[in-house]
Amino acid sequence: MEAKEKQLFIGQLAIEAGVRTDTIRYYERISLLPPPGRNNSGYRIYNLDSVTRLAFIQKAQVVGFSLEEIKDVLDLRETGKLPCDSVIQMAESQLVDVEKKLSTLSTLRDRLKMNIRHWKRQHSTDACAAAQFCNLIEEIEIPTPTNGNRDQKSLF
Amino acid sequence: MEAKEKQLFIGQLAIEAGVRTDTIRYYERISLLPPPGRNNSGYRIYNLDSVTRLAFIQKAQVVGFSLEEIKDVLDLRETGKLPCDSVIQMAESQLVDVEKKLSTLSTLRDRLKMNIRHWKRQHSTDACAAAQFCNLIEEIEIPTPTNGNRDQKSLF
DNA sequence: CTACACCTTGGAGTTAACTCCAAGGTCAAG
DNA sequence: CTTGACCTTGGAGTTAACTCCAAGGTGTAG
Repeated sequence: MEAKEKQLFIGQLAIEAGVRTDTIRYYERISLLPPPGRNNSGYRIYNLDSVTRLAFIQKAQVVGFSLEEIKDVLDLRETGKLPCDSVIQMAESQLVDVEKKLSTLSTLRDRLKMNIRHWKRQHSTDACAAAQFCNLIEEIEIPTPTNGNRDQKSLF
Repeated sequence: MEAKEKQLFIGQLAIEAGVRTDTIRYYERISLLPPPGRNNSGYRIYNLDSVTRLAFIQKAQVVGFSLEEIKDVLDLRETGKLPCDSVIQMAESQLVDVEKKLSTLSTLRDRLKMNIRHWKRQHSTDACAAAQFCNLIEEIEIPTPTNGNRDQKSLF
């Protein structure tokens, strides 16, 4: 009477995960997803873990990881035993970049909020908001280019 | 005795702005930069406004604009009179996305901070931090995929 | 006046991350 | 037993944003 492991074909997985089947096959090609099981006629068979993994990939992408980096992280976990120090270093360098993006974004948010409120109030005015919209972006503090060294691979 | 407008060749502009000359020429090709003046031998001549504009582009890129979107915004400002309502709409939809990214990133930051502190304290332990690093990402709340409608061009 | 580091052009190549295609096999409904 | 919605493959095409190249002109330091 236990809930049995739900089986999915690629199309169903794609729907669950909100991606295209081609994307799933592409991820498999680049080894971002492990080769799945097959039924007798060669159809790929997935389970809910695959949904989770695809969700993981999407999350990591949203916060700025490349697929390559995601693969590295996933591989690290799989083997579970590569240099801990470098993992910590990786995490720290990410923290720095995350903080920078955060500050850029929160400045942008504040200005957006203010300006939208302002524009809406004087909505009838014929002066266009476009110019102000540009100033808004212009005034953003840009964080020093992530890292002095342009050749070093940055994680974000 | 007034400070005279500083003139730059493309290589100097590239250094000022922290990009490559090829990038500048590329931006010109796609009309993201206006065609600059030339000296008698055909060399492009820029001034400090170009540095500003390149800085603008970089800032906009950092907060997630595509070059196409940046061009639109810049064009809007140039003409200064296209539909204000749509500018406001654009800004509002960006606000929503910015808020989402902010929340994703700030969750990530908090967890990174916590975990780094933790890892450093138990640095001598042989258990590797990699697994925890993955959990950290896995636990991030992912904002609903930006917009139900996947065909609609999202601004971020 | 000769190196040598700059500049010019059009066009081709690169990378990441998909996205599509053709030709064909599978399977459940009617 | 056919129709239509799935699935398979290898490979080619796409998009954004660069990045590089060859063949040649420019300009200034020694």
